[in-house]
Amino acid sequence: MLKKNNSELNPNVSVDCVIFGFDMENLTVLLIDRGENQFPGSRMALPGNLIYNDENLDQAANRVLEELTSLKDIYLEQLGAFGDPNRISKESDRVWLKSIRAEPEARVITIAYVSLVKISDYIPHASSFAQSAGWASVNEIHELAFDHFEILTAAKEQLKRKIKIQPIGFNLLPEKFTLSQLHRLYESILDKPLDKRNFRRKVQKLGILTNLKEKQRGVPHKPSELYKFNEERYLELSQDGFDNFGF
Amino acid sequence: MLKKNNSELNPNVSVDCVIFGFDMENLTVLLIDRGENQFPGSRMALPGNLIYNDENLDQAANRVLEELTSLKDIYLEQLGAFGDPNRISKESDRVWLKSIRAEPEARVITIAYVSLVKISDYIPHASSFAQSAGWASVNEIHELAFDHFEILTAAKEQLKRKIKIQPIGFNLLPEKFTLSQLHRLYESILDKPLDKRNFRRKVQKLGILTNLKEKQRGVPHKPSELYKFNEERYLELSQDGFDNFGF
DNA sequence: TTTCTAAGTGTCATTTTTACACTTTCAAAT
DNA sequence: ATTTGAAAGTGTAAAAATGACACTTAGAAA
Repeated sequence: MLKKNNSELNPNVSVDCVIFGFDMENLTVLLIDRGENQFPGSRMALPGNLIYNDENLDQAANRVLEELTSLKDIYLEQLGAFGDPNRISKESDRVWLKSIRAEPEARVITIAYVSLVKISDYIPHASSFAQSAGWASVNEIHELAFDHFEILTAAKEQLKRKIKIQPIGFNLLPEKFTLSQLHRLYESILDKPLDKRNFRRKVQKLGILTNLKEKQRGVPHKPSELYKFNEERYLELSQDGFDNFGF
Repeated sequence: MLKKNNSELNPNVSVDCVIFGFDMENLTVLLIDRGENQFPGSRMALPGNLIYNDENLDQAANRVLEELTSLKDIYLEQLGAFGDPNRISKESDRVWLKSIRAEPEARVITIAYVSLVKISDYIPHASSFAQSAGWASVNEIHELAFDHFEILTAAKEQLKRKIKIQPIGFNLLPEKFTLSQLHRLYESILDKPLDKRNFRRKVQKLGILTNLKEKQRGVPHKPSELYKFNEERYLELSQDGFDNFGF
């Protein structure tokens, strides 16, 4: 009977992280670059790696994310498991795995995690096998390593569903933000235009916003009022959810 | 470089199935009984087992479900991964694993699947290590093997969320059903009373029901009209979802 | 024929949704 | 100083959806 050393890497299970950001124009996602010797289209990958046997999945996701991008203390939520036996079928991926894995041919199931962060709060620095790490507009991504494009697509869909029942959009904005920025964020996540006045009415009714009585400065048009969100009400809605943010 | 035989069992990854049914009174779930020599509270378990390296996760869930309960060709949807390193901490579970697994101490991550079935369409027959298989009311379950109670709880919550945006409830009812049965089903899933008239109005507006112009027979009260659901409209709503079934 | 049981039905007041266009404020350019 | 460009901000009316609420009906059994 084999007694495993439990701080070994588990060759069969990995985690991958879909970290969304918002650059005030577009929804973005954090990718690592595996370097020049990859095929151009699949150089980029979600940050991810094998788990250790003595850590739980959430811990693994946080560890791996920090190791590859230096981002730490981020709330990650599980998206699901991806485990097609052919997920490692691209030749470029197989070559790459040989260079970093002890068992490059092993069947790997990956557990995907999703998070939303304020771009300005975290500056990604690549390390480990990531040659660089940075934000890419999700709409401009058409290919990724392994099955990461499929994972990203699932993450986008989950985000669309969630934003209608939880106030998660706020995690992507800086402390102080304008209603127009929030509006643009919702439009880019839901990928459709939303009526300005109706959007504002709905958001205001959630009671989640505090008007800072402070204006934007230096913009070449009527300056916007700045808002922050009301933490108490935010937590309340995060837990209870709401049924009525359906556009 | 170890080349794995890919039709081997993977010692680190399992699937577990949460199969919901409805007995016209309560929401039920399909459990297997691991037999008398287990501690009473945790004799019962969700049907689940290790995956093979050459099957994908969906296939594995279907195979395992059929092997343990004889149910086949069921649409299973992934719930998520459960992988606490301590999920095998109950002594009774460890003892049991020694009797059925080649590597009983291995770290196992399980991928949970959920399905909704018409109880009348499937008659579970236990096999493999399941000594029996049958339906139990979800409200009467307070303990299960491993982390299966936690998985069941997550499945119930997902079901509550989903039933508001997809017409899934119909999968649990027989071909012909009454509006009262549908009403009771929704109440038992959402776990709260719903106004009869408002419920009927909403369901009718979905346009998913076809009145069969046929009445219940032999009931000691006014017989109900029977309905089936309109497959075309059902598929439409399954894909598109709806925002407005919020009670 | 009476009794029991669940089925089935409508309205009104309130809230929510949708569609839609003009005025305001600032910076920059002239 | 005035004009221009650009996004911010604001209200209303019609239509639809929601929530609360109580009595009549059809059949089986006694």
